[in-house]
Amino acid sequence: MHSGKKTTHRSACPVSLSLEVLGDRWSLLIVRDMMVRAFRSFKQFQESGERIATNILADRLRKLESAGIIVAEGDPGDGRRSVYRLTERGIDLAPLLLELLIWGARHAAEGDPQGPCAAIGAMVQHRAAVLSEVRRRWAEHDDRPLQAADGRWLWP
Amino acid sequence: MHSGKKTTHRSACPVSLSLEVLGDRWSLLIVRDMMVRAFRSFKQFQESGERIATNILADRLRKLESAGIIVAEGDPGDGRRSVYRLTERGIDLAPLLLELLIWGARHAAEGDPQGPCAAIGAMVQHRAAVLSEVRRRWAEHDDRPLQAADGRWLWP
DNA sequence: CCGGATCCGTTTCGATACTG
DNA sequence: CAGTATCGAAACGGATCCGG
Repeated sequence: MHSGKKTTHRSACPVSLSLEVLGDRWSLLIVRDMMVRAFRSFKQFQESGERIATNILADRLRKLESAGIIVAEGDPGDGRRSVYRLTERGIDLAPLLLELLIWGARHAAEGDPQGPCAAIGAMVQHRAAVLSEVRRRWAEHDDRPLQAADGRWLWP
Repeated sequence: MHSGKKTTHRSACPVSLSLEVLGDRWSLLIVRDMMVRAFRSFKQFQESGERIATNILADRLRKLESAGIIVAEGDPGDGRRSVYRLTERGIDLAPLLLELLIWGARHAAEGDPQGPCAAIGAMVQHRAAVLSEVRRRWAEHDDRPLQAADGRWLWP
């Protein structure tokens, strides 16, 4: 160090990864469930995926909202509030999620040497198509999940 | 649920995000510093970036190694120093890191409305070029950082 | 000096119970 | 059903200590 600079915050722009919001175990999982499985309610997040505690879930939803990634709207017609939706900033996480998914599928082939998911090839090939499909559904408020009930991808 | 399946583990393959390794605040930061800034030693990680505690750093390095993302080699010629390197699995994280970087640069434009980083446009346009450059350097054991000393990207 | 390991106070997480 | 309150457990951060 050639100066006594304190560097109270983190480094400047160029290599910042903005993990203060996403660098935890649950946030990206929530975003994924909203994007891919069209989850909208507190209970859906709570039951699906991997048993997140309710207080942590509430905290993450709050943090994601204050980060501008999701919005919480009151459900019209049902006073008991809860409809969470992705903002444009949240939808912009789609490429990141897709890459994370591809990486995990490629390298977590434990006990399945010939292909962990069998859909990974399609995902890699159709990156752009998948992302534009996600965007289209989001723009049209299409609330159908991208994933079928049996757990297989509907993507091309 | 049409069956009483317990789902003891997490869901099956299709939407798994493998955040058990990467879903924390430091791991991706370490990988980024190895990939972009060509960091190799314990001390480099410790001093640069955002003051990670030594015990946490040691723990993350161990976990990244046991996840097959990095390897720790003893420095030949200097017994006391160990050298960390990305494996192929670690280099495969490059697309993910790039997307994370792009997202952060695009949406963390706090107080800089006209362009947070000014290099983001180039990054988006040259995704493929950046990734192939990273791969080329890794294959040739090129240990120069991708980032210049003044903090600006060297990427095309 | 460098790469850790260990101890300790503080923060966060996770499970469950509880409330509007 | 959507959260909040509580409490033990785990993770974190800082400092110090140790082997090479």
